[in-house]
Amino acid sequence: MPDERITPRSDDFSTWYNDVIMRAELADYSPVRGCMVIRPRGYRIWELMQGALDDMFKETGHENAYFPLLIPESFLAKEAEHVEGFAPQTAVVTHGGGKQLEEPLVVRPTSETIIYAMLSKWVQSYRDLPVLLNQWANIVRWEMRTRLFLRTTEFLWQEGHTAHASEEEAVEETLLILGVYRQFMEEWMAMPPVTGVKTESEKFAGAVRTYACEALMQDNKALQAGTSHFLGQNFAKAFGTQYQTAEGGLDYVWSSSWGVSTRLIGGLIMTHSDDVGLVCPPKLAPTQVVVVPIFRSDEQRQAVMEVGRRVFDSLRSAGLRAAFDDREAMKPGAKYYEWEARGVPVRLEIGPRDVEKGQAMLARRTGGKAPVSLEGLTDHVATALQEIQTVLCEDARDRRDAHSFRHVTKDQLVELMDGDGGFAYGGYCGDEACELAIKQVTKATIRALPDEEFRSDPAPSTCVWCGRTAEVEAVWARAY
RNA sequence: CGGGACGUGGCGCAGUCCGGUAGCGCACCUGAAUGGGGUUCAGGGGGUCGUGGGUUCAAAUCCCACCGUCCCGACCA
Repeated sequence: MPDERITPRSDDFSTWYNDVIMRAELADYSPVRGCMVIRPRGYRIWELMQGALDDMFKETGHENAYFPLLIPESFLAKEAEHVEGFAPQTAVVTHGGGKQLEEPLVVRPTSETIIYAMLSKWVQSYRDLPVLLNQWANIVRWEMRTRLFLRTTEFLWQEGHTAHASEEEAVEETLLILGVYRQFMEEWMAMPPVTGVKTESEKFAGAVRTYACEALMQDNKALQAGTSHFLGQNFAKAFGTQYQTAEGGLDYVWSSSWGVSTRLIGGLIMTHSDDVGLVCPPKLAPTQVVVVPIFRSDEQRQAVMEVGRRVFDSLRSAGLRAAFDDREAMKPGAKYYEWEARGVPVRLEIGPRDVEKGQAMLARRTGGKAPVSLEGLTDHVATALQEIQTVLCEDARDRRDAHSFRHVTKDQLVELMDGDGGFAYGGYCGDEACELAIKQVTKATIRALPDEEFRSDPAPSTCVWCGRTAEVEAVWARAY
């Protein structure tokens, strides 16, 4: 009886992770290796994420557009770092209409190239700027090893692409979106991330600087959950995206690009779920509350079903995503397990005794069960949902903080990464040799942002690895 | 591409060492009873034992080759 939450055993985290997905019926592997089928329950979570993010993007002035899936191979090659980074992992179309194509087409691994080819045409004057675009799309990256939601050959994402008249404005945009992502992860996903700047070797191929949100999963590994790139004028120069300034001169646009993907669903699972199955934050739960009627005799059946149906209707009218489990061939206990595996935050049990007393039993996915009055029931449910959302976020934040270590020494860093893992904070000289050495043990490095809540105080003065004077503070972690 | 494990009804597995009629659990179908945390009983359907070759009277089992999957690395969101 899961009155208390069970923390996944860390000895077999990937098996547990796959099991949660399968039991909650979120996704499955397709016959094509590395490709994922997102099932309706999983896709609904994505739709809810899309809805929330889209609202946030629109509030900040962005508009949706769509660019083609197929990109001429030569486009990719126009930006040197970009092609170096992405060419090895593209799928290429060589034939069309039964004939070999004159120029192969790559299936987009990201859309910067095709978008800048178009912006060159659309942007003439500083009056055309800024351009603030977002695209919801699927992309393909030929990865060596895949895992459901975390890394699949094809995946769904949103990619924002903006062009500005000044460097400051483009940087401001990059940071604005990083903040939007952070807010979304905290408020909707109940997954508080750490934000920072990626190192040279980990930044986006073609960017000047990559900012990232890293969240700590229940196995104490970090997951890169969202990235926002300051692209400088790299793509503008590669594609000749120029505009006439107010002063009459000619300049290249400054740009940013940013994205989050269906990987977020993987993060959601690894942040909250337990051995019973999925735990879904109420704001992103496809079903927020399920009503389970319980009865023995036929008279009981009628009364209970009637009340259950009425409760269900009132929940729906109140705008909650509710379900009424009136399957008669299934015993209540079996239903509980099923809805728990699916991550439904609140369950209302209604039996003859409850009908008599004018109440229902309200069980929380996070543990605990208590009677609530049918009077004002939707308010009770709404309150419970809010509390669950809050508790999940606080738990996740507490876990992150409990596994965050400041002012680590070299030995502590190595020990931490060999052992339980977590976020390690310390000084960093920025030297390439140090970065390479640290990457051997940590796999994820970001320079903490100045406003980072875990920032050491005072700032570290020496590099954790080499002991020389430190330039910045960094966060290290084992990562996915 | 390196290191490890595995391949047997839809799913999960036993059987392989020591060759002898293809098994179990879950799921599914039929019927009845049951119903406040995974119901019970009775009956039933469903398998080229990854593929090919070899040894043998006889191969899921032994030998060889190949294919595929998963996990750990290298690649990456």
